Amino acid sequence: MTTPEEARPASPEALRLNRQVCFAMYSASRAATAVYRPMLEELGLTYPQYLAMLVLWEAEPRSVRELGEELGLDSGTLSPLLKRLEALGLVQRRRSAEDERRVEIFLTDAGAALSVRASGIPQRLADAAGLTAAELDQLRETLGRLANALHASH
Amino acid sequence: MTTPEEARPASPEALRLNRQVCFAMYSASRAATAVYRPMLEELGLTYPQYLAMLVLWEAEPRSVRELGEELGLDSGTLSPLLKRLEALGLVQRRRSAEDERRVEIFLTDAGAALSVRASGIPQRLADAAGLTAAELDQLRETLGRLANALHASH
DNA sequence: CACAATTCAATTGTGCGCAACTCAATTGTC
DNA sequence: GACAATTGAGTTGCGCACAATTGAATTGTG
Repeated sequence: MTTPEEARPASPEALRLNRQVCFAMYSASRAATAVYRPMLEELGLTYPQYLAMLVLWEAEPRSVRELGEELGLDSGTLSPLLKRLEALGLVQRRRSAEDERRVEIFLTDAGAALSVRASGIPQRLADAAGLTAAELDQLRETLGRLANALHASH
Repeated sequence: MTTPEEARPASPEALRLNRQVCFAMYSASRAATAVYRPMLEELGLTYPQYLAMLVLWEAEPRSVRELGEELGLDSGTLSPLLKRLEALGLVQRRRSAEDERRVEIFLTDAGAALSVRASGIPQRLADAAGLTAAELDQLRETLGRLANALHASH
């Protein structure tokens, strides 16, 4: 079924896990959300829910489509997520009067107020990151260019 | 319920989505797996399944625990994933004789052979990334340090 | 040896992500 | 104004991630 380990050629260098940038992103991203988790738990939010709230704290109301464009998520992900935020009393979903296809997402008072409690979180993450501000800036810039190139490639 | 947009203070700079490195990682990581998806579809694999195969192509057999350490995944994720790989005929799961708690994952001939078809994928990703080799190297190194620091922080 | 503590894999339950699809509302074209 | 095409949101189904739990096997300690 399988040949002895010594008898097979070694895995090509390109296929070595620790050489792959994509695994480094996948892994670091999960590590970051793991650090977020206990902080967000105090707010009753998951990381994707926190991201949606970040967008709404910048400007509201936003339609599901607009949220989707900001976050790169589709309605299949956002519809149930926003329903959960509504069940938490943080947002309100309302059909647009001008275009009845659209559903506008409004912050409730509780949802708007939550930004105060969330305001310390980014700094706590930056502290846990163990990188200099310059390194974080450069990382963000490189990741942004990478994401753009990857999106453009298909 | 909500005050008019103009009447509320602007979202603090720290809470702006596009300033957050974590969102850049989350976003770029999903963009990368989106580029992987059609390539891996030809192999019948998802991205996490591909990662598990990468580890096994380096050395096998590996226990579920060893795979979990390499990938940073627990048995709750790996057990069903490995069952799907077994259903695809790519691996075989077998209780260890020395330690009956352990389940050893062996490559089948088909699983070992698949590495040949997978060997071109990393280069295709690197091409789509639009970054220089030096930038990719540095990105991988920075992400590695970041993940280590984040893991250490809790 | 006894037996408490630990380890390992599996299972259950929840919440993404995303493809594929449905359905209603709107827009474009004649 | 008719009607085909498009758009926006929702649903279903599948595969992760991850917390929490279970149960069997092993290890450590007296």
